[in-house]
Amino acid sequence: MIYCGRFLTPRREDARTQKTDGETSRSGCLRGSIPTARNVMREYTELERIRLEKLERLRANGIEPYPARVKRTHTAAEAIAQYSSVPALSGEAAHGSGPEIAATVCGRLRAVRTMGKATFAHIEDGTGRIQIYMRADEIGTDMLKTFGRDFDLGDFIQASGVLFRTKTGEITLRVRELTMLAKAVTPLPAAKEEIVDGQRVIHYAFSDTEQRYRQRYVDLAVNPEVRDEFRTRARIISAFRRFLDDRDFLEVETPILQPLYGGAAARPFTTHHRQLHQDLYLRISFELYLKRLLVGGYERVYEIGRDFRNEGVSFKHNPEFTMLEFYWAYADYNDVMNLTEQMVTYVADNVLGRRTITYDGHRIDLTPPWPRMTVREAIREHSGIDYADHPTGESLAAAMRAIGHNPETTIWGKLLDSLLGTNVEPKLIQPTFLMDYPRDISPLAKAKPGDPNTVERFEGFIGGMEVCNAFSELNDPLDQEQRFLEMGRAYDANDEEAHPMDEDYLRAMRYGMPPNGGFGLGIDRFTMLLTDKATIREVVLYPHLRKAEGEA
RNA sequence: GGGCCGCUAGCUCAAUGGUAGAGCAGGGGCCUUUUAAGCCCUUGGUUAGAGGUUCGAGUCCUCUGUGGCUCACCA
Repeated sequence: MIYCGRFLTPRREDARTQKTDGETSRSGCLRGSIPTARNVMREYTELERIRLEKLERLRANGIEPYPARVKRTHTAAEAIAQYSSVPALSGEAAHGSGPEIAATVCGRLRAVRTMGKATFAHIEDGTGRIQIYMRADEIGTDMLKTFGRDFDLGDFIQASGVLFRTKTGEITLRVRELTMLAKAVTPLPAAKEEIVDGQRVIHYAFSDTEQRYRQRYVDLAVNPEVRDEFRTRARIISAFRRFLDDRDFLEVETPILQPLYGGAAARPFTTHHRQLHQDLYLRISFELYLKRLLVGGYERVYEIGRDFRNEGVSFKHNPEFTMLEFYWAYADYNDVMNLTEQMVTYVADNVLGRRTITYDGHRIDLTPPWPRMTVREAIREHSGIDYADHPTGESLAAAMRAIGHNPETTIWGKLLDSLLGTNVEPKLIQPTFLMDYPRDISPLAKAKPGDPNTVERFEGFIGGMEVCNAFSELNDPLDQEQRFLEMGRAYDANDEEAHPMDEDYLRAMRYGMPPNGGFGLGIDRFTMLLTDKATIREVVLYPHLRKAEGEA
């Protein structure tokens, strides 16, 4: 199999020539270079060559395999719906009678059952499948022969005719005219399916994980349930948007290319602007840009978009992921917690129509209120360590070693994160808010009144995953500057996770920032929960993969 | 980076160290209400690659490649 890319010539003679010249396809694809139409040749498989012959035969018979015009009158669903109002007749003479409803449907040919001088087939469009029926005495012997010989599973076709009900009761299009819309050169993986007791049973499914992600279009084409999952994802995003819009939050867009990254503890991707001779970072969060807008006078802003973090990949980490953040003036983290409960149940109600979900075998109830406990209590409960007894990194590391951890750092905040991640997070299956985080790991959150070492921050956990993170935002410019300095000292000078000093952000805050509550939620992880997917790759259309064989 | 598992026909999968197979897809036939249509015939393989052990390797060993899971890393 050659992965070099696009073809230059569809002629089978040429394809054969290429094959004997074994070097052509490989050497045309220079290692380290991006393939272009110039340096790439294509090698066809035997199945593809057979289809290319059919394509040429169609052309030779005056049938354009890629016509420019389409004339659809009904989707599959519309055709079926319209004919459903025609009462089903019973008795031997029933099938074939009834009113004539003309329809032209388009779609991909998914199943063919040839019976000599008649053929049944199913075509599938974006709304579903519809059966078509062709008789030699109606569309002509030649056309039926052409269909049988030169049309293949996977081709897009257009069928015009009248609707009727077969003797088994299936609404079917009796075809008078058949048009090729787009010949498929490469066969789709052969998957068959049947309905048994209302359940779809799939035979010979296309199931190789890597191929499914790498060629998502094939995955989508042959696995309709995958199409459904991404529709669900879209509905989740639109429900979040609707919820916030309805509450007067303004949707905004902030820079993805940033001269300075911030708002989270993560390594960034670096890029470069050629003309300006300027290094730029892909954003790791929207936070600092969104809060600047509160200085500008907007009271409620939100953004849904992509963050990029140059970290490891795992079942819950993709290098780029979709984040929702909002900032709400004159609110604090208690208000945000309440709004979070409302928002999550709103999305569940609107997308699923229920508030209980099943995730990884667990039955999870999203109905508010969710239990709220402090981070200190949670860590004490799940690890036996009270971090108040261990004010230094050395002391905390020692306590963690005593319970089986093997910490590689003595940075107190990192240790605490690790403790949370391994001992607490996996246990939080039912929705839970952990609140009141140590100031050390929360440089952008406001301290709790009367407790300068603790900040008003919470994270929401569902299904053992951190789903959201929020706080009463720090709006004291002098305190903020101090926090940046502390972070700079706490981390190694070369540690890219340390928050860089963002002078412009401090300047903005010095102009006056209203007190506000901020919030961030990982859309991908939330979608995993609502669709019961064990890995983020199932809810990202094109997840990051290692480079494929043969690619540079 | 470590550990575990995998890589056999286009797809899904078989094959005690002893002739590389099946279903579907593909090709050729038959069949005018089928629906995983059916029936007959049939093409298709450097078993990821290289080396080794053996009379004999898909199978055992080594190395390489590649992917998945997992640990580490990572809000």
